[in-house]
Amino acid sequence: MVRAPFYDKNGLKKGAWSVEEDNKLRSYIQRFGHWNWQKLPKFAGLSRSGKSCRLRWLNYLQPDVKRGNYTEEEELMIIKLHEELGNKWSMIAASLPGRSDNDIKNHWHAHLKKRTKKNPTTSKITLSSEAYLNDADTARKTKTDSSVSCSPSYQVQESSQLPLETSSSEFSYLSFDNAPLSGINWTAKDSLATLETLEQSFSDFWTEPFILDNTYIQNNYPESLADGGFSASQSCYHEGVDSIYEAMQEIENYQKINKKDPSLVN
DNA sequence: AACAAGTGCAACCGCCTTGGG
DNA sequence: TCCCAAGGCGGTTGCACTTGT
Repeated sequence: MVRAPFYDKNGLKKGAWSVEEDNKLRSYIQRFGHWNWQKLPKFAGLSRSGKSCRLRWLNYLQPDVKRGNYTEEEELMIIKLHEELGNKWSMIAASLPGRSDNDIKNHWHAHLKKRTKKNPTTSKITLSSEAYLNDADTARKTKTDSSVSCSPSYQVQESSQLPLETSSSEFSYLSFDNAPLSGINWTAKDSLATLETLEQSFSDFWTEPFILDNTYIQNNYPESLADGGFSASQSCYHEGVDSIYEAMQEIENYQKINKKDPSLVN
């Protein structure tokens, strides 16, 4: 079904992803978010390009991603949106929670294109779904970063489909660029946070310690690193991505040491 | 049973956009 | 204003699987 794995001239792995690679990428993003796709593979211990990691995450590993089994309603929505927007798959995907643009694109070429040719009136059927967004711009904004799940629709999905292993962490699906908004309750009902809420959230972000879930420590990283590097280190967070990068390097160094001699760690 | 053609979909490629210096 | 890096998008490809002959 997929391309056989191979290494290109730069030593980057291409082709099908192994279960081990999936696990590495998933667990890394769930812990740290995707603060930089280019650097992420290195820190996650993957011999993949950043683009490849991003694609794999968005199309396959995201916790709320749905696969196959398109409902009639979904198909009608795709047809209708395609009629309006053309091949703007990302915009179409923004109106279909849990569906990736790639998946929709494939489904279109495999099934719906033929169907619309056979029955061009299909798309005239009125859609009952309230989820349908007329405003394409709004739809796009909704998906600004589908992996982050700040959009109301994604939030709803997650609440019912979160894997157990990840439910313990508020931080799990947040990338750093969205972390400041994590205090906002992005529900479908009140996606329009009030100014006060926003202000409060930003205020909290700058004043509250950066908290990671306990899986970090459980994985035998030294508490001192976990605490000093992230949990209790406001300064680290304040200094932005550079500090995060440095912290990541610290972790990486630690991982190397840990691999060589696990007994060094308590 | 064997082969060919068709299908589905994960993944890659290259271009475009955006933001920062 | 220009340049560059990174992210994002749409088109295309490769290949396992299914179906037809």
